[in-house]
Amino acid sequence: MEDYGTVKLSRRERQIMDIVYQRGHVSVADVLKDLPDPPTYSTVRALLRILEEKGYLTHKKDGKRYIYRPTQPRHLAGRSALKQIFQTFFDKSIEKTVIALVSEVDLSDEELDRLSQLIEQAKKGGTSS
Amino acid sequence: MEDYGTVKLSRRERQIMDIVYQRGHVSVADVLKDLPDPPTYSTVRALLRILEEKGYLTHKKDGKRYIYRPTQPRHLAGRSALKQIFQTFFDKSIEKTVIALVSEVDLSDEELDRLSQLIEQAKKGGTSS
DNA sequence: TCATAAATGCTAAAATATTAGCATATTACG
DNA sequence: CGTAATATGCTAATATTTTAGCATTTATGA
Repeated sequence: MEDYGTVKLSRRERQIMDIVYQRGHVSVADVLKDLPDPPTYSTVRALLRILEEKGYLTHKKDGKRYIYRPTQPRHLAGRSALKQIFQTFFDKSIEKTVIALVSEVDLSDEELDRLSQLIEQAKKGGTSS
Repeated sequence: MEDYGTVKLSRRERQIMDIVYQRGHVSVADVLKDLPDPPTYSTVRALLRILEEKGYLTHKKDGKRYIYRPTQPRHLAGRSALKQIFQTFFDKSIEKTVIALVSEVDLSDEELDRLSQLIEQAKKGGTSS
């Protein structure tokens, strides 16, 4: 599956994919609720259909509605989105990216401890140097 | 300045903004080199002009060429891009995001040490809990 | 069952984005 | 100088995206 962040998808299509990944799965009404400058119901349906044609979504029936889900698992899509950001804005530096992340919110001591543990684990398990 | 990740910008416009942030500043030829499925020179010029009209870029002359730069500083654009990712794919969890980041590349012990220090500093300096 | 509400299927119009091309300006250099 | 090479300015054609609207289907419950 192609990275949807930068290539292939139009503005509305991307907005919709973001909503789908945020919610996990969506109905037409859900998307309509979350879209900025929301268009009509018809429009959203058309876009979801197109995204399915392109292979980014699947749907199944739930009663009389369709429920749409991403075809690519969230964590994979997240990874490639993250990679994109980190290459574009942070000189491919994990450190710079983490700095930006932790300065984004105030973390509790507990959260910081868990992060430390995380890094310790990486030290043990890592394959490099 | 509006977040350019999800709203307002078309596919090509976003691709170009990514290139601008990666390179810091660009000529038309630079953009042309980096664009996937590159269009013509004319096209790139038009898009850069439009991005400038919309307020995302400025240009100045360098000899006979124009050099374009983003109006919003890179670190700010990066922060909001990161925020977007982290909300969309990682349940607004810094931890999950950092996990994804460190699993993206193999970090050296040295880098891991620096990250540990980073977190220690956050522990001392943080305002929460 | 049958009427109603709420969904989808489809098609084509409207709006926007993308592109090409010709005219003009600017630099470099013999 | 003056000519070639390499830029930009502008405008209009083309392609794609986005949208609306009408026809049809499906579930629901009186």
